[in-house]
Amino acid sequence: MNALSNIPLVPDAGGTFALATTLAHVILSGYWAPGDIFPRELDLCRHFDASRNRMRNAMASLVSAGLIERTAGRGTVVRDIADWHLLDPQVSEWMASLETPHPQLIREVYAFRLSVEPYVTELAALHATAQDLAHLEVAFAGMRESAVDSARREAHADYDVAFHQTIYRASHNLVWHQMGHLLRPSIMQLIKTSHHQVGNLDDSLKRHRRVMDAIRLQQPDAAHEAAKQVLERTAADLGVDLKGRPLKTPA
Amino acid sequence: MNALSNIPLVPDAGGTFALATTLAHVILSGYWAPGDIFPRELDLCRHFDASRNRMRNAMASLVSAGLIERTAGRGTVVRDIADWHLLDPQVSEWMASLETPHPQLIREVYAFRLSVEPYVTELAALHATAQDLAHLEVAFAGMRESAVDSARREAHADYDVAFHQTIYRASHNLVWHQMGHLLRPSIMQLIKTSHHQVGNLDDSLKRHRRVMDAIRLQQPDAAHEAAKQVLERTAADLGVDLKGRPLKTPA
DNA sequence: ATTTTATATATGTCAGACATATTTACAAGT
DNA sequence: ACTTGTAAATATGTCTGACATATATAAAAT
Repeated sequence: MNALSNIPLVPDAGGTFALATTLAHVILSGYWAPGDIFPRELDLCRHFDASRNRMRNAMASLVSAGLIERTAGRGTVVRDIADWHLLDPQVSEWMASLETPHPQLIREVYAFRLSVEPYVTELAALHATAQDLAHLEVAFAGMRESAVDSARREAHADYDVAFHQTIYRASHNLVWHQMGHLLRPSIMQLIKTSHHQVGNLDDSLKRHRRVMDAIRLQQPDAAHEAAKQVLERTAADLGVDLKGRPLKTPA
Repeated sequence: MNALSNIPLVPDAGGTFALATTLAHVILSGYWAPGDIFPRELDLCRHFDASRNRMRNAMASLVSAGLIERTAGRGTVVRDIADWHLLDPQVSEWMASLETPHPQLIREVYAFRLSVEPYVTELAALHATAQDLAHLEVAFAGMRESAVDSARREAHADYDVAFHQTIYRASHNLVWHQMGHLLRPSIMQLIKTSHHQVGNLDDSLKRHRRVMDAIRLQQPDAAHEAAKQVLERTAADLGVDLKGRPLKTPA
């Protein structure tokens, strides 16, 4: 009975990729607490039937994600949550594909979205190009079409992510653009927890449309308000309480 | 005369680290345009007198930073600026240690700070603990002491970074906390471009003190305004024009 | 002209040996 | 006792050469 016995063994992990994902999931779900020492390289190699090379590559990506820390001679330890690179697209990817991430992570990421996304939507209303609007409409159409049958929840979520990412991109600021990666985890979490009822979806669509229209009409204040209402609805579905003061530009 | 002839050769690059930094600097400074094909692994190995192993590790960190893309058989290409992971601490580190980064990067990062930092300072005023305040005071004292002689500009910049990072940390949200890494590049750029005159520094210190006091007194609105004034002063020193609407919470 | 096949190119992976950093234990010296 | 020095054990870092796989290019067959 060692530290590895409860870790799922991936039979044919294709490439370094899946290997890193498996390890990341173990950490992100909180199986290993920060400060815990990691199993040794060679033990992990045996456990996953991987060459030392692949294992090292996998662990290297965990290092660059801030999840672990390695020092020659000492070993590998899990870093504190505060050090995890939550804004690294790779970490977002891992979180999105995780069934049950740290509740704290979901909460804090969503709190962050709540405070900034109305503002980003303002920026989009000010700077969106015709192409941005086209992308927005494609994503919205996809959301509407995939809303009817519940078999396409995956597709619906993808369109949802695309819709919001387009807004971040439409700010036409590189930093906000990068931050769009953060959206996938919380939206994916949404479809896993809440059972989208048709009535709710209809309401959600209406709110999204209001956001899109405000951006098209270049009305930042309306865009801010509309985005806020989308987020409040989502927060309700997720069971997150929004106590913080939201973010708003002066008149 | 090949693509490598103008790249600085690092005589004794200690470890994969320096190697990756050198390559990253070449890209971040815009020497290789996005879409350009990278030299081959083996050529790079010869040029830097590095083993294939170290070179691959170095390039792997560029990949995880979103700077390059590699595909077996095709080669390595530089990715578009929009794909660079500007929120990756490693990228910030590279940018901070770069003499002359892309002007666009500096501009967009600073525009981002201008829009969010007053809000983050509000959060700090609402949530800062006694420990946060202590850190803030240490950083401020360091700034003040290192302001007198111009030989300690490096130290002054470090305290400056620490001051602002403490504010992000004091928001007590993991995402904002991570974003603190973004501060170093723009602050480092500041001491490289503007020649801090003593009078200016004195004014800057006064503004920082106002921020600190507002946080201590738990006055979010005052904190917002004070932070804005710090940023406006810095923007003037940097030569950045602030046309965008800043970010503010409703009353 | 299209498809197939061969070949060159570049990155990905493997395996084994060796190098280096850290800790621990033990022993000697004061 | 306390320090200091040395040696061994442990774990990660690096080197080397060979081979695997994916992509593009060009030639050959239909």
